[in-house]
Amino acid sequence: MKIQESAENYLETILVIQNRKGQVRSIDIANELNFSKPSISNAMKQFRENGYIIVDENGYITLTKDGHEIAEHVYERHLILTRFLMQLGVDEQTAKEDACRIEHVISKESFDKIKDSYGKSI
Amino acid sequence: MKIQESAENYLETILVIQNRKGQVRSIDIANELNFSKPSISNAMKQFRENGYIIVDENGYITLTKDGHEIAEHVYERHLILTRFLMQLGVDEQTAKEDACRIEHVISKESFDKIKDSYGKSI
DNA sequence: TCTCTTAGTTAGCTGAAGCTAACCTATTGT
DNA sequence: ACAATAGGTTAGCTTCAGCTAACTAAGAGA
Repeated sequence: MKIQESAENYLETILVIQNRKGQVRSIDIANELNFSKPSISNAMKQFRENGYIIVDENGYITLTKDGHEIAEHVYERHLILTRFLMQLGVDEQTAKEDACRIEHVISKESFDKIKDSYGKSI
Repeated sequence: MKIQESAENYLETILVIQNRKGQVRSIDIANELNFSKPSISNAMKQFRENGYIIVDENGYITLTKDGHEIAEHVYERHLILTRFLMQLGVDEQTAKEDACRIEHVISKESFDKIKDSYGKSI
């Protein structure tokens, strides 16, 4: 399975909800992202089949090692890009939204340079 | 017509080719972007119908005022984002590629702040 | 108990953005 | 003159990522 941009977002969202409330179901993801239940259901089916998540008999979702790796990777980018934009004076909400879109399209090289520059200018 | 991300890219490319060789046909855009002729043909049809370009009897393409406005807007973002990334130490090729993807998803606010920060740190 | 609500799934649709195959037309070269 | 090439178009396919409608199953409350 090639991880698409949308899939990265789903995995990241699972991680975020997990951290926030300790447990994650499909419906939580749907609410978080304002997507329909079937959209999430389809995505979770893919994730299950490709070993990115495990779903227990009550519908609670856990990231596997592979899933967690991707989720953390995306989440780190999200955080750093958000902070970076805020440091330039962008308001938090906009920074978060932009970070969420940029995190999927930026190269490792550019991200690393941004990360470096952020560290240096604190 | 709502301008999609891909349409922004096409308009920008028309502007770039125009500046570089003084004239633009569909085939030039196809070669520049490595897309098929029909993909460009379809896009140009849309642009014609929506008043973003004019095509003469020989197939030469000119941006209308509306088309030019969008193209310049995107191109400016492209340039500034490229320079910005290069200033952080990203190599030119990667900077250009990333800029091309980021230019379509970044908000005006974030872009303006990046533009400001670039000016200040020269 | 019986009904309502909640969560999830399945089937099938839509629109965006690319593609190939096949075609037309005009120009060019032998 | 005629074949080849170049540029453009049309038709129809594919994948991605969302959607609605309609269903099932489980649990909660009157």
